[in-house]
Amino acid sequence: MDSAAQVARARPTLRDVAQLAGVSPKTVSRVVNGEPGVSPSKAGAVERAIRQLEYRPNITASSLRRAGGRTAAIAAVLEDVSNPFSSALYRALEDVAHARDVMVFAGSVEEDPDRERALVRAFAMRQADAMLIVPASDNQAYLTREVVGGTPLVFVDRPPVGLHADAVLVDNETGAADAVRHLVAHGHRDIAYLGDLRTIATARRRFQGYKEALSDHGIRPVHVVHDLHTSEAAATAFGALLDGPSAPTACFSAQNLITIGAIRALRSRGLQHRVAIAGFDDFPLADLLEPAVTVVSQDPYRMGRVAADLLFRRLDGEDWEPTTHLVDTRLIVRGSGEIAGPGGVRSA
Amino acid sequence: MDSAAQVARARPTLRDVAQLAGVSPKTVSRVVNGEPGVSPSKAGAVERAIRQLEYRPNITASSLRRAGGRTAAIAAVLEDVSNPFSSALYRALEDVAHARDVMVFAGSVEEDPDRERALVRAFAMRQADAMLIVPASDNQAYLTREVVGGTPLVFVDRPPVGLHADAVLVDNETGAADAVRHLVAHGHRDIAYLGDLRTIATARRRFQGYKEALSDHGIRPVHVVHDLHTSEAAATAFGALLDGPSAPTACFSAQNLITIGAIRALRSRGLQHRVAIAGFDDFPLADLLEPAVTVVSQDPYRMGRVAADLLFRRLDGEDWEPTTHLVDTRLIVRGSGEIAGPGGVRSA
DNA sequence: ACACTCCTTGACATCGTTGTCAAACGAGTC
DNA sequence: GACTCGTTTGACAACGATGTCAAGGAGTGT
Repeated sequence: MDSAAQVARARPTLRDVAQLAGVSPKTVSRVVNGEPGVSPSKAGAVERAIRQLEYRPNITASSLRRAGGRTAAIAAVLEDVSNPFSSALYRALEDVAHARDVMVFAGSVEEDPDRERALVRAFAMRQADAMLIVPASDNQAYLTREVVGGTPLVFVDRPPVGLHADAVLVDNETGAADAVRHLVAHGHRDIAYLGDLRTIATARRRFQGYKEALSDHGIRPVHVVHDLHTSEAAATAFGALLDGPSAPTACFSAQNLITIGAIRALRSRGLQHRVAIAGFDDFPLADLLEPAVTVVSQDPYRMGRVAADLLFRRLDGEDWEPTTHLVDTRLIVRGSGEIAGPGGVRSA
Repeated sequence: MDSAAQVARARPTLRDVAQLAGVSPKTVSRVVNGEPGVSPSKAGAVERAIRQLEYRPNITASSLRRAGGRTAAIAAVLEDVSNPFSSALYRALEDVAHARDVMVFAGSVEEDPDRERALVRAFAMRQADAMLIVPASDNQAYLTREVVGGTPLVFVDRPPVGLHADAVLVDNETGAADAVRHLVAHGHRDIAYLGDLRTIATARRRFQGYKEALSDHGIRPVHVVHDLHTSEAAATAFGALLDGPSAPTACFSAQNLITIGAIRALRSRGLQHRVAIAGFDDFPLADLLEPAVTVVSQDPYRMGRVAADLLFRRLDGEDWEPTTHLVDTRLIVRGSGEIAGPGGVRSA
């Protein structure tokens, strides 16, 4: 094989570089990996050959032989990559990984525990260096195998069950209680609860926060709907409450898609300025709606950053007892949560 | 190494399975890959050993040795993985890939041509089987190398320049012209144009469509602003037009983030029911705004599906002259584009 | 000149798996 | 029994790159 043919080779290998530079493959490897112990003249010849051939290292081959077997790729097991929370997590992970020349894979679980397991397996078969997991399953003891194998894991949004692992969570109870207390402070006593699937840990905690805030004011929950998972379901369920014999004067919606559905139900009845609503989690354009929507907001980008930092610290060899990091929520007052209720406004 | 120690081994290899089953590694490989020519008794022993050891094939090792070197991973070079258009593309790619046990990597380019090239290189070093590219660069001739190397490519949203490759595009000119004609039909003559970076091919085409629609009615463009890339920039620029000596009665906004900025400018001046607006591309909750926003909508999920199908057909060995697929836009009438202009409503 | 030390270099095995090809075995036929 | 054919099996090299370790050369000191 002559020099012209080497130039034309679609995927030049490290051996091709070695041949062109007149050195051994190991010397090329030393240059590529920045190892000391290569003479300047040989290093120069290698670098010229790399440029001429446009050699690109093959990371899959390198990872197989290299100590530690790193693939420079990490994985995210997300709820649905196209929803804003998931895509913000993805972007945060990507930004931290990019600074370390690490790429990110992701897959969408759609609340299916079997899909979660299959994704973890698929990523492990591709030797992902670490994984961020938004779990759908109710027990993650099956992941012990990854932990034992040395793959760092971090759970986001929902805590791990049956496994000792790092987690980045939002204080769902406090956030929910804050929203409900805000509605109470604006005179509401009959505050409906619209919640997500009870199988989801975060939904259960938000319901807990709702109940606690009501209880603090001696209020009993009357209108409670669980297991809503889409905007459409929420619109239908809330519509039924609004059309019923004793409609609530306010609503705490425990998830942003559900908030959107509840708003549609209010608007379709012309009640958007009459019934107060506060939602858990923000969503794009909430401030442009009429009335603008009061929410308790979480910050998925920041959660993703915290999670990525944990993964990379573990990949860097740091070792510590698995810990849970709580990221604060923030009440954003915009209008929908301040519509006065029959009890009048009182100090929060 | 005895059987108990094998069970405890974090990453059992195909050799471990072979040893436990009492066969050669090649026989295990035959069973794992569904190759014929293994006796039922040996296949059974292999399957039992696989279950006992929880053996998972190592795809990086397999891809290195296997004919064709497939990694069962494809890559998406997107504008910003956290924006809805990009994340819908990703999700579409993922859904098609999932059916074929192929995983997806992505990276965000943020309109930076250098970042685009770096991402392509990073994916190639990881042996991505194929790539979907939303290009930021103004010339993609550098990708000839991937094409020659046999990696299928498909361009989405913006056509390839300097390279012959498949593309999935929206008919930006027709879509823009439709929106503008709609505004004209509602009596508007002074229709502002708010557009994205002129370096972006789709922005240029939408401007072309805007001009053509005006020209069809003998209207000259008066208020034209290019190179807006954020909501904030759009709000500022449109605000200046609205506050100026001769404000436009309507606006064609050529990108959804820009539409959102324009709406903020209108609302902050109480003009949202006075000045008509039609935007290019839909966004979540456009129908819940006041007035609800008239848009020309594209369908990124469908674009992603079409692109994924093309990639997988090429990966399956099909060969055809690179083609461009146009996905239609759709005018969605909601209110903001129907505010009457000084010329009265006339038939479209 | 000889011995010792340090630096550079390259031979060769390795990583986990698959492709190639030959050997062994069993069944059927003459 | 000898021969042929088909099936099963496994030895071994290969993939692209890195880890290990020994050899060779240059420089220094006695």
